[in-house]
Amino acid sequence: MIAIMSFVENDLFGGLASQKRRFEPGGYLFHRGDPVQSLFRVVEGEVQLVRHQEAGAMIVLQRAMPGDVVAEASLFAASYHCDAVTRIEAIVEIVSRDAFLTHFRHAPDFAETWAARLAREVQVMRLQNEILSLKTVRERLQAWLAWHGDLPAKGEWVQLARQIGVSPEALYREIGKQRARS
Amino acid sequence: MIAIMSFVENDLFGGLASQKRRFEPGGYLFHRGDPVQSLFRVVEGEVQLVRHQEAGAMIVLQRAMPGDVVAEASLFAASYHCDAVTRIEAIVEIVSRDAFLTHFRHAPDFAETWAARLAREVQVMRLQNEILSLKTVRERLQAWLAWHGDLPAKGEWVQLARQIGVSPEALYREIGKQRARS
DNA sequence: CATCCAACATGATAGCGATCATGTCATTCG
DNA sequence: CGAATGACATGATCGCTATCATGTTGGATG
Repeated sequence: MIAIMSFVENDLFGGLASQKRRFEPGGYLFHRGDPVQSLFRVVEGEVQLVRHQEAGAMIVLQRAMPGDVVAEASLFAASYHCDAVTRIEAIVEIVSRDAFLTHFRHAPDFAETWAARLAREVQVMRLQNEILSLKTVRERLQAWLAWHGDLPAKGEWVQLARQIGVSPEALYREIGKQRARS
Repeated sequence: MIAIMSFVENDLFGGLASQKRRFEPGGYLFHRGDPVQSLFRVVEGEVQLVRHQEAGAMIVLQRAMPGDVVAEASLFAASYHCDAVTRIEAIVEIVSRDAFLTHFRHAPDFAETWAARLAREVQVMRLQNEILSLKTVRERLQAWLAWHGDLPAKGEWVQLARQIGVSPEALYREIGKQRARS
């Protein structure tokens, strides 16, 4: 059981019929090449979108956390371009792709909400990108602060470190240095 | 004059009336706090979305290149959350926000195309993010190849290096090493 | 053909952060 | 209340990449 209850909005799919399904660690939501018939959203746990390569190597394309939709772009594709696998036990909400598209085309409000959601996601990703393009911990922390305003409460620094792609130790040191400066 | 003609699709705005405007280096498309009345797309040059901070520091939120829409998320906001400034001379296509939204709500095809575009952008950004989260040049190049398949033609390696957040020299070395291995 | 320029290529050095180690502190739990 | 746990904190070492330097190559140009 996860102590922190995640706040996952319920009306994301505009009241469309949906079912929930539980996946064991290592379970597949879909495989590369499968025809796209459903749209998935993570309710609990984590789903990774991965692409395997010949040499056994693989890359992660998305880490979908609670509330995230898995592979939004697949909505407009005939088949999947990668695999979706659960690293840990996960609960996933599933809606029909056809039902979704029909609703999208007949309910402008819903279409607008969906587009706004995507646009916000793009925005967040772009910021994340720019932060990760910076070289030093100092620059990355500074950039993060420029957008978010203040340091999060203690207890969330580890997550912040992971988010800006830095080891917790490096982040502690940087915070310590800035404290010393002021 | 830029030698490489950029292929910028014309129907992105679904045939809506638009005007083109030229901005000098350092010119502002809009400022933080301005009411959102237009939607911008870069035709030539580069537009940066930036956020200034008290200490004179600033972060770049987006580098819009030819073909890119500037601040898609602003469509659904009342006012801008950051500044848009041209680093070099730029030509920008401008459409009315109201006209765009009206068209979006009355033409499902257009809405779907727009959503698909956003979804693809999210997909690309996520990949970019995962690549930048990797630590070594080797891993980053490997991840890039896993998605794109092959190395680009010579002459584009510098851009690849910039894209994966690595110095050109480091990329040359890594490519050289892989050549040696095979 | 001589010149020029950008990209490719590689060596040497130095800086920065990952990692490991060690310790403190606050909170939780038996 | 003592033990256990996870986050905060900081020191030491090492590896990787940025940077600077120095060539080399190939295509464009007059």
